[in-house]
Amino acid sequence: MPTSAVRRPKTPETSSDSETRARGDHHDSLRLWLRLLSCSTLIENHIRQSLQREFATTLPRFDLMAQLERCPEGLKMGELSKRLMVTGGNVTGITDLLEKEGLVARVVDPQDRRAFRVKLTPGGQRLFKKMAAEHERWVIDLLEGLPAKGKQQLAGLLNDLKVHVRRQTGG
Amino acid sequence: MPTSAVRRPKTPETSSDSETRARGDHHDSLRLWLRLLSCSTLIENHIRQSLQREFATTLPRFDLMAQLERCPEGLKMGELSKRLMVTGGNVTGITDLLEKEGLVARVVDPQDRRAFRVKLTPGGQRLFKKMAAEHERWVIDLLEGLPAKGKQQLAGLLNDLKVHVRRQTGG
DNA sequence: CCGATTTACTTGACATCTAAAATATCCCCG
DNA sequence: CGGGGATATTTTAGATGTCAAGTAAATCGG
Repeated sequence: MPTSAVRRPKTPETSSDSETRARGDHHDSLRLWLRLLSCSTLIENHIRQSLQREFATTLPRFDLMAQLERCPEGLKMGELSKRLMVTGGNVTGITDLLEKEGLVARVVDPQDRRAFRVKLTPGGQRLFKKMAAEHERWVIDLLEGLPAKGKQQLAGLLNDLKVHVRRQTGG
Repeated sequence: MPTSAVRRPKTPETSSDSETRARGDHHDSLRLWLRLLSCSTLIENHIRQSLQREFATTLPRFDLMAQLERCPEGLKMGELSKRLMVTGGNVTGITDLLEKEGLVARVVDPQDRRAFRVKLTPGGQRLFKKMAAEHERWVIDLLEGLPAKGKQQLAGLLNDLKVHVRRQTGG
């Protein structure tokens, strides 16, 4: 970092009175959000179709199982709701279906009779392992060909964004 | 660009046989997707709640109207489906509701009696203008405080990603 | 001109999702 | 102990989403 010299940017900020800078920044924010949403929707649709085609299942079911796989001791409904960023009622419905299919089980929590601990059944674990491997491949293949540096940069910036938005919305 | 000297990176790539590099890149891809989805969901939920609170409406309705506002001559159902990246049946349902509320109108296409041209009604235009201004403010406020340079960089990288994914999935 | 195919949209069955109200249990404080 | 608020989950109503099948009009090939 320079210790004494006056900063003389080599590329002067073109016409940067505070108003145009603000307007530009505002425009950037909106564009950023729209692009983020586009990318997310495109990838999500691709993965959803793959899950449907290969495993006759859906993204929310997969996501719920993915959370459980990382917590062999099980997760409470509310914890799932927070992690999946969906409402509790929604978690109830998906859990019901997965339970009917024998992939997860509700285990009563002896400490708190209001709560359950939702766990993957052995069958659920087996199935999830297969799906997760395929899922990873779909994502890798989809992003194949993008420069590795760009991906790392993007992941870093998205992390900043996530932290910022969580703070901003009280997460 | 160096013309003769052997490149001696100051920060050597740590343990970069092709296998670990590939694994790292794969890990990057998955992480990238998960972060992208997180950010998208966080922001989407925030905007959805704001729309509900301030205008008693929903994101899909807003999105559909936003597409129409940019096309005063109207859009066909199929065109809306493509732009919103949802199925045709879905567009039918949302259009039905907006039509019932008097915000959009189906106009028969004289060239093609199978097709409609969906347009904003004057009332729809008026309402949308108000909602769009608020919507923009929500996004701006949400991203306020992030470095402008980061936003621009992020928007650029997301554009690359969008183009790449569209190509990859045949868009 | 006519049958086959394609295109534009709707419908129906069902899965996701939200917001809000209802239930049931926990926990604290008097 | 016993009420009252907080917490964990479900339920309900309604909107959004997919997929697959259905309808109707356009288009193509003979």
